[in-house]
Amino acid sequence: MPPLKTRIAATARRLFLDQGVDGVSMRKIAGQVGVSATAIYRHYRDKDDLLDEITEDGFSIFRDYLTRAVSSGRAAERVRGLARGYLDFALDHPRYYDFIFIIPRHNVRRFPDEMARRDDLSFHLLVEQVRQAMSEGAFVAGDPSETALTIWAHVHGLTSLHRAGRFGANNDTFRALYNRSVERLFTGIEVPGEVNP
Amino acid sequence: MPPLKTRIAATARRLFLDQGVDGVSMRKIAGQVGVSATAIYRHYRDKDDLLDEITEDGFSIFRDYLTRAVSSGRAAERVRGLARGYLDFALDHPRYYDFIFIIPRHNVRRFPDEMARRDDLSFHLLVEQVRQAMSEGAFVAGDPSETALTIWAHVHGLTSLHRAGRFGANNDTFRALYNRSVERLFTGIEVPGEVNP
DNA sequence: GTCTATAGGTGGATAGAC
DNA sequence: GTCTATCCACCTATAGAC
Repeated sequence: MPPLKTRIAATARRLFLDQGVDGVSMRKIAGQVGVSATAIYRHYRDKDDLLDEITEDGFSIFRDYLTRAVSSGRAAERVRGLARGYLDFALDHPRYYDFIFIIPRHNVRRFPDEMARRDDLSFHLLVEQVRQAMSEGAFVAGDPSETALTIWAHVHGLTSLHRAGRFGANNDTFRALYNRSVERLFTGIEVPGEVNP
Repeated sequence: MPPLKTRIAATARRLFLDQGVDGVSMRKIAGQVGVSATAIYRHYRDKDDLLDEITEDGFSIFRDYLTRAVSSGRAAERVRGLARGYLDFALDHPRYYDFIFIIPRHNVRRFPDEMARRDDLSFHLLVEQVRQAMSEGAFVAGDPSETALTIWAHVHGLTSLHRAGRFGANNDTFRALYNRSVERLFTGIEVPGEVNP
């Protein structure tokens, strides 16, 4: 039998994955572990302390998805890979996605300074691929973190609408829609105008 | 003194605007109106019935913003106007914005069929401007509702990130960022490639 | 470290008297 | 129509015994 703290954490995570963050309560955890609710407080200062672990799990999985997605090809292809990785994470781990990206949190990192820091691997990764794509001449020149923000906002907008049920329950249908929308972002929706004086 | 139902509705709305939807409870409303909590049930079937009114208020204000924003110029300009109107609504009425677009709701309209219906004025308005812009040759030809979705997802992504505190509290800074990002969506972020066989 | 007992709080909703 | 009295279902967290 693993230590109690481990069992508490595992039970909290299972409750979270089954029912979302609102389904996590000290009483439920205690009931399923088979101890009294107060016993948890010997191992965690309070509920936030417990949820922080879940948050870290989520970010860790998210980073894995992005890191894997960025492996190959030219910079522009790697950016497309990151967009796919973002979606894959959301479809494979919807509870974590909701918790990290939709449900309001305290202490969010702010654009651009706090997010461009080297230790925020996820956004930093995107910015660096965008910078690379710009220097290869594949992307329109500009501020890499602003263009990265545009991409991030776009994939976040699409994905959060999907999570809100706007596209029905079929993930494959949504994936195709998502990819087409990302391509439209890449190529633009407006026909380039005549050069007007 | 207005009828009790009117006072209940007004108090509920004020609580909602002050504290968000979580700040609305039957007890609080009753306390502020000066009646018992149970009295409310003579006028509203249950709490959802009350919140439906607030939802309707929000949509009504939202429609006003879009209708006003779409008035003038060529179709592409009107689409830009709609993007601005969306942002203006979110900045002027953040509680309604959160309630309508971020907090999960039941019975959302789905893309594309339910949303393209003539009576969903807001999305329909956008689709029609996009269709017009395409037929003027200003927008890249395609399915108008898909391009409209791309625009909607983009402005929603940016705005919901702002509402989550990702850009700090300064609305003017965000507005400038938002406009630049929308322009990048219009023109595309990728340099048009050589025509490859 | 874990327990019982308890404090102290939120909330929605109903029965039946007036 | 409105009240009081209640029921019910939750929740976080602490004190102090063992």
